[in-house]
Amino acid sequence: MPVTLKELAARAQVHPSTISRVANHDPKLRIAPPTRQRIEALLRETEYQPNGVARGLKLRQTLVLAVVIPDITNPFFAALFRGVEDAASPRGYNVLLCNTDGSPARQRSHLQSLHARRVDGVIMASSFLKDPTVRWLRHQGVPYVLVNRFSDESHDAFVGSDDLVGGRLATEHLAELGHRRIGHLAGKPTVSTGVMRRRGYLVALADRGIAADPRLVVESGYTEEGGARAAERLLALPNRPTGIFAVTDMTAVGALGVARRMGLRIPEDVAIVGYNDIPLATRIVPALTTVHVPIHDFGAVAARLLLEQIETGAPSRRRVVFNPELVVRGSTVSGGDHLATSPLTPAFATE
Amino acid sequence: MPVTLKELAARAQVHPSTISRVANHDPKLRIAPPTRQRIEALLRETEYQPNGVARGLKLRQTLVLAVVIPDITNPFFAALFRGVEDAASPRGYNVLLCNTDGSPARQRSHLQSLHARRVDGVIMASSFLKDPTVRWLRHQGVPYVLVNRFSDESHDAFVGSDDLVGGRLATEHLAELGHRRIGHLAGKPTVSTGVMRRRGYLVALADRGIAADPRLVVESGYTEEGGARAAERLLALPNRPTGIFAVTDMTAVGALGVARRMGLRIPEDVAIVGYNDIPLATRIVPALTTVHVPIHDFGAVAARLLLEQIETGAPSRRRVVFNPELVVRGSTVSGGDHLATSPLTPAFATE
DNA sequence: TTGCATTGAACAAACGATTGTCCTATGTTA
DNA sequence: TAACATAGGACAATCGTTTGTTCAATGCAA
Repeated sequence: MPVTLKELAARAQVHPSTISRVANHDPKLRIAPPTRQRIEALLRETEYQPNGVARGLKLRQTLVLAVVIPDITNPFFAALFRGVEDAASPRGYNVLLCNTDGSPARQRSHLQSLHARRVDGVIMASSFLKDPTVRWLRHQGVPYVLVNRFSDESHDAFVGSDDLVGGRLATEHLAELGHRRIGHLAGKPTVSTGVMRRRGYLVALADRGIAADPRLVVESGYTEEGGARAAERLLALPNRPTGIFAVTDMTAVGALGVARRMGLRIPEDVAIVGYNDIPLATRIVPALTTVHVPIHDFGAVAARLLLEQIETGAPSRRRVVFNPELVVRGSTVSGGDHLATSPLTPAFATE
Repeated sequence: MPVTLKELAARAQVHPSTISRVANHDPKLRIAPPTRQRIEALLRETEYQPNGVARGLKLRQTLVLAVVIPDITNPFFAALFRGVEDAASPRGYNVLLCNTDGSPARQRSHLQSLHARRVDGVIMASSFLKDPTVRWLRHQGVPYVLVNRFSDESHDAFVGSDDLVGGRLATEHLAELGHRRIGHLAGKPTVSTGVMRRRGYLVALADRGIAADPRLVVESGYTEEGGARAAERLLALPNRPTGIFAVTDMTAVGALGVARRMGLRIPEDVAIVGYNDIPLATRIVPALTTVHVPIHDFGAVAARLLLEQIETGAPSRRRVVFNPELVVRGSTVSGGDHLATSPLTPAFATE
């Protein structure tokens, strides 16, 4: 239905290639001024836009990126996606969004589909430590960047935060507040954020001379429901923890709800720390003490790394690691909610 | 880099068209069993996947849809998107996501880009009452469905809720609670949800014999910040309202924050009703009384309407309108938070 | 007037796949 | 044995662009 080069060529009485060259402002095109006028007028009149599919076939680039995440409904990934689009859109790229719900099978099928469509690159925020699909991407030569979670292949471009440091910050904060029994709603052992934050938690305990109690670490996954279930187990313990470090804000929110339903006061009876500092963290009551990371920048920087790879044509192994920062709010310090909207010092990146 | 038909043809000593037919399970293909075996083995061995771009060019379908929204960071649109993807993905479609931030210019440029890429259809959740880009889509023959907001063209497929009824439900609820001064944080006059919900608000007031006070209606837009600013004006009034109907949950959340900062108790000093029932509504304190609409279904149904258009090749004018339902929670009824997680009766659809 | 550079555009070959048509061996029937 | 149907694939056009190459006409210098 839309106008094609051939049709325009017929109307302008020239060859399609000539129209193409005019439309693309070919610098080394020699053309008679009247002819150029005629063609340019026609282009404007018809609002000609080259068929992106044909163009993609010929040029071998689709100007489409893809973002693969567990679930856009999670505010963390929504912010991440905005970062990607904000960086990619001005450069002429459109962005596909794929939700995996954490299922490796869905991830794999999405990636195959994306590759078949010849997307120019993939930003993956749902990778596992051992992840065949990451290897597959690499093997297929698809440009990609991992975000937030890294993978065992130390071969890939990555942007995220130092989760070990973040886990330590969160746990040390609780320790400094005097907590001795500190629980951890842990991520999965198959995911880098899970193992690193847990490791940070253990390191912090060791540093403070607090004996690690295995019963205080409960795997929660990354959803609110998971957080709620895990928190129930933790808080039902005979000698329950007085402080909890949750692997993400969403799990912290789940835990907070459970604590409230159990009639526990926060932070007096149980203090809770999250991770990521999603917008929701300051909207709940009490506001959530959490480890701040620049989510939007995760996406934006990932997009830039990806475009860099695409433009140079060479896979990159650059790692951009942001320093996480603790943000203290009412879920650990009573009356701390006045800090909820305090300005944050910007996190800074280390190459 | 990936294998092509031509390469496979060379390896199998047959013509590319033969491979294509085998790969596509052409039913009226006559082929010698040994040849078929050979080709099928090759296909499996190489994990051949046809180049989607070339396929798209030839077949004139890209198997890509696009969703155009103001901002994915808003939980309403995140849930909507999930609905779309959940319906489209099993049918082999991938989905592009475009954020407009409510800017007509960005909307226009996104749509042009999408059309140039020959997406198979567009789901638009950011349309205005008078919207040239909707007309343009129509004129270009691009299959599309409007979601949540309708447009003046009564020519287009639409799925959403009955905003007039919803606005009435919200306002009547406040009136029944005894409120006489009921404020409205209004949407924009350029957006259908804005005018319809405001109209519902006015109808409800009239029904109850409450005189409408123009000063009690303040335009807030649809963001949390807008809601906060508008609520500040409303609550600073000499004779401030005791009840507020906010055009969306996000603006209600903004208003709630402001009220709290002003030291007002909710719902005792001011009761607040939102619209949409986003997940956030039950996570804040007090939980938000709101008008429930099936957000995920909005997306899923829109996707189905769109695919229907694509498959039949004919534009549709079907309108699916869900009945909104009031959900009472703590922001209007003290102690109402126990209702926060109460099961909802399912909304039902009317053609 | 011949020879040679330029100009201004047309030609044509891709990019990969799909699909209607055509061709050549067989095998079958009369 | 001649005529013919059928099986098994090859051919070729097409989708809409891009881009290297070719080519005729014009201009200028010798």
